[in-house]
Amino acid sequence: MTAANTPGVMDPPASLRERKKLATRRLLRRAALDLVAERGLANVTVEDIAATADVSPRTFFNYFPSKEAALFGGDPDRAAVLRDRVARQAPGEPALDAVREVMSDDAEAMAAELRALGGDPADWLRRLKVARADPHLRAAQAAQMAMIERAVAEGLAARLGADPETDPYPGVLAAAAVGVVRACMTFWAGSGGTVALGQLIDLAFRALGDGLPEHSALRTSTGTGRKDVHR
Amino acid sequence: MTAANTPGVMDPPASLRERKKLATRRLLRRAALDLVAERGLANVTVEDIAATADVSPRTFFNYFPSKEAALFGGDPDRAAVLRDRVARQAPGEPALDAVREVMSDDAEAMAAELRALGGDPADWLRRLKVARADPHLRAAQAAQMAMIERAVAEGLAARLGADPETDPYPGVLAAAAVGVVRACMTFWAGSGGTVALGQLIDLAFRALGDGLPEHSALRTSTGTGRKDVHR
DNA sequence: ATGTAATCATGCAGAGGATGCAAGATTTTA
DNA sequence: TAAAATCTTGCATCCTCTGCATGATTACAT
Repeated sequence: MTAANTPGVMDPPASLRERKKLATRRLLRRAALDLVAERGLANVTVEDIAATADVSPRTFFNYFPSKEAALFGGDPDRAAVLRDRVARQAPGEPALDAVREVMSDDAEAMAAELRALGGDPADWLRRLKVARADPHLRAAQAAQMAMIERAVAEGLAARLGADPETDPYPGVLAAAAVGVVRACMTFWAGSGGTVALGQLIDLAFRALGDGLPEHSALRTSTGTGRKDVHR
Repeated sequence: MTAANTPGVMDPPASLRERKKLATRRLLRRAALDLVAERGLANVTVEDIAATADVSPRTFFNYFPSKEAALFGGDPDRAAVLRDRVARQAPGEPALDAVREVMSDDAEAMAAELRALGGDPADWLRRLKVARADPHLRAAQAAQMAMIERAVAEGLAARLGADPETDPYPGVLAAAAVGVVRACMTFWAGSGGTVALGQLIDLAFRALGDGLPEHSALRTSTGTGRKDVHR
């Protein structure tokens, strides 16, 4: 897969205005991650984030609808892209495989976005590990994922030709898949980025497809221990 | 299973103070459900809810930490109970079965709590169906479920003797299971309570255990169509 | 190059969510 | 019945988030 058709990896915009917008967007996100990592979400105000990024507090809300969105939120139209990809990815293949491919790409795109912020990604992840226990943070991430889950559910419904109103299957499948991805990302962040996220997600989806075997489902597959997930 | 050891179904407290507290708690919850159902979450303030329940706005926050908690929040110690039950339920059985039993009971307890509010539960569910599309509401429910998912993950880790820091499996299993239950509850609420929630959850877990078959996993099992889920 | 249109940053005002504190009312207990 | 514990309430306060107007910046067409 080349960079041209890799979703989430966007080429630098030619326009000056677009470049500036992307710059302040990353400044704000970086500021938010930095401050939350060292103080915790509750002790960081939007005013703090804006001041660190050298913009007015009002401008912050021109870029993110909420404080939490600066931490977790991706592109505004991310949901629509996911829905369409889930609906059309690899027609003929099992739905679970299609979702796995799309979500795996999406997770990698997220990691790439983090990498684009400039500093050492592992550095943030290590510091965020402290704040990770905050229930409010967990709730915020879950809320963000709810949007994605809805998009995936709609995409699945379209793919399977099902009516979400009368058929619970698309919703159930989407919930399981997105939940698994989120758990993998949480584990990945908790490990400080020392595990291969894509590989972990693949293993988790294999476990899903195999019926969630009793324990050690994420260890076997290739070798003996769970080291096959670590780099 | 008798009422004595059925969690979530608590006997009426003897104390006058406890009875009053439970009464206003239900009054507040009912008021919140009523108002949100007819106006939408964005057009209902805490002041409105408090006024409808005939208490001061400040008192509302003595019962619920947030507006959304009045809609979805259960007992404050619900998470701890779930964690312990998941850890100890049916030792020897597969973890997925244990989670299914615990979550099924929990869902039924939630439905029972709704029934205890006094009016017709199907009535609220029918009206809530309109508000169900609100992204903010979905996010709030996901945030609530994040707490439960964490509790289930901890219970699973204890049950399987796994370390959540180095083993992603408990988190992944909990995310899939809780996500599936939430999807079932959403579908159940969307149907206006016209489907058997416990049966739907059982079917969904069977699909999980069978590896999420390609479509129609929630139809087969017993008969031909998906009618076996409807009452 | 210059004027015009589109877009963006900012300040201001304001509604609403949420918490801490203290005083008064109610229930429990001795 | 008095004291202790607990609950309700009002008040002050901080924070999140939105709408609106204004000036600044960028884009575009002539």
